[in-house]
Amino acid sequence: MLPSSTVENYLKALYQAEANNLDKKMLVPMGQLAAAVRVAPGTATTMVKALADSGLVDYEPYLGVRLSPAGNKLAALVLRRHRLIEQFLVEVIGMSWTDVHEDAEQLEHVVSDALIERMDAMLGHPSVDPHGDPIPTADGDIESHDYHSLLTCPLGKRVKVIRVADQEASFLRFLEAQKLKPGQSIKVEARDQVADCVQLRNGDERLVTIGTRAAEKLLIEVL
Amino acid sequence: MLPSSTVENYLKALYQAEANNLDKKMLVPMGQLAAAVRVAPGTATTMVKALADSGLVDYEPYLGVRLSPAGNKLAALVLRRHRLIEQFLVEVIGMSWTDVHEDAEQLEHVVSDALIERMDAMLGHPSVDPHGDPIPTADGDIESHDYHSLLTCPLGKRVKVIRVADQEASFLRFLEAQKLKPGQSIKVEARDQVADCVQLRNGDERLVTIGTRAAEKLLIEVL
DNA sequence: AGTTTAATTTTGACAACTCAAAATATAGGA
DNA sequence: TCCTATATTTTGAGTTGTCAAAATTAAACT
Repeated sequence: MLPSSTVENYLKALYQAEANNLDKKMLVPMGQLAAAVRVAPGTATTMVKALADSGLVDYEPYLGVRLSPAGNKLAALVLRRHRLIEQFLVEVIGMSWTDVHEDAEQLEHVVSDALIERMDAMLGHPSVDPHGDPIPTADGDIESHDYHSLLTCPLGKRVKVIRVADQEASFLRFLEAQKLKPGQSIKVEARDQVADCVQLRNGDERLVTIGTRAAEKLLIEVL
Repeated sequence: MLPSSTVENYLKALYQAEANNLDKKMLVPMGQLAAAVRVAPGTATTMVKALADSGLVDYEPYLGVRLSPAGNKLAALVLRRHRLIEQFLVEVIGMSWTDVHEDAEQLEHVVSDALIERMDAMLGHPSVDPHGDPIPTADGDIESHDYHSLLTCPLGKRVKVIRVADQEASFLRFLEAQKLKPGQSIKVEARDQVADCVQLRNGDERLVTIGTRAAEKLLIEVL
């Protein structure tokens, strides 16, 4: 019984929710999962019980869910397909990195192993996708660095944008226009807690101000 | 309401069944449709009634079904996606033309218009796929030649394989091994009604014998 | 501790597809 | 024409995934 697209989406959402919770081994609350897969709360409960019966998740009623080792591996493979496809759509097909997510979202559930490995080879076994998200191996292993975000990095130092933790096209287009996309070398000039924003010099040394919610999504490496 | 994969598959099966029936405007019997989509007869009846309600087919109880103009266009677009994908998998990804069908079968239901048009452009707007099947335009128009098959073409004349009307991998691999794939220049030496087979010189001038069922699937052009 | 609030689970229902098997219609042969 | 074989349709039921709204539980706040 290979997992349906639906199951794959639940597992993927769980994987990503767990990745955000710095505290590993933490349970993901039902409501959060339901929101992530865009489904009514009761629907998520029903599905999670089925996933638990299949051994893909550990479910603690009223507390939340967590991927089992089996579920974790499956989720990593879905993510592998998703990210390789994104990289492929950008590098081979020539689509914009800002638009590639939706297509990958569909394709990830139907590409065969043969096809995905062929893409991987064509791309030279890339380690990250166009947003800087790491690509799991075919065994489901993933290399996870701990990056600073624009909220936690040192002020005044040159840093490089490594990864964008958001897939929304309009946000990505904003980053592109403001010269803040992955690879760009930038600098944080100031943070203002009260004004809830961050001031920085973009890749063109131009001054740009963005809110903290947005700044949090830009992961960087100090140069 | 964009059509589900299921609906697309029914329409595609109908399209191909109608294409085989030389007599245009002929009804496709339920049993044939059910077999094509690999479903119990009753299931096809139910589905066809729904398709008729959506105006995609004309349904005559006990007699059969036929695509409506709307259904025909939709089916042609599914076929367009399928065939462009096959061509892409062979030309860009480097997969074998013998293996490409299964992947295309899945991908055809999920690729976006933007992606398919990008592929089309990359491929230089091809008119046929790797099996020689014609690729409908984005408007759903299709160019249909009337080819001879190895059963109807003149004996002893040089002919070129143009198209293979079968997608089964093992058959395609056989053609490849016997130098009978599209593009190959061959010659029919003799036909034997009683023995139910056809003798021919393949692309290497070697003598090859195939059954009439197989010969019928090889469409050719007299040189 | 007692009570309001928020999250979660249950319940009953529905939509899309599917099947097996019973009922029915059509077509072909005596 | 009648009867039988074959194809088609109906019927009753199951699966997967979904929702809205009621019932319940846990959390939070006096």
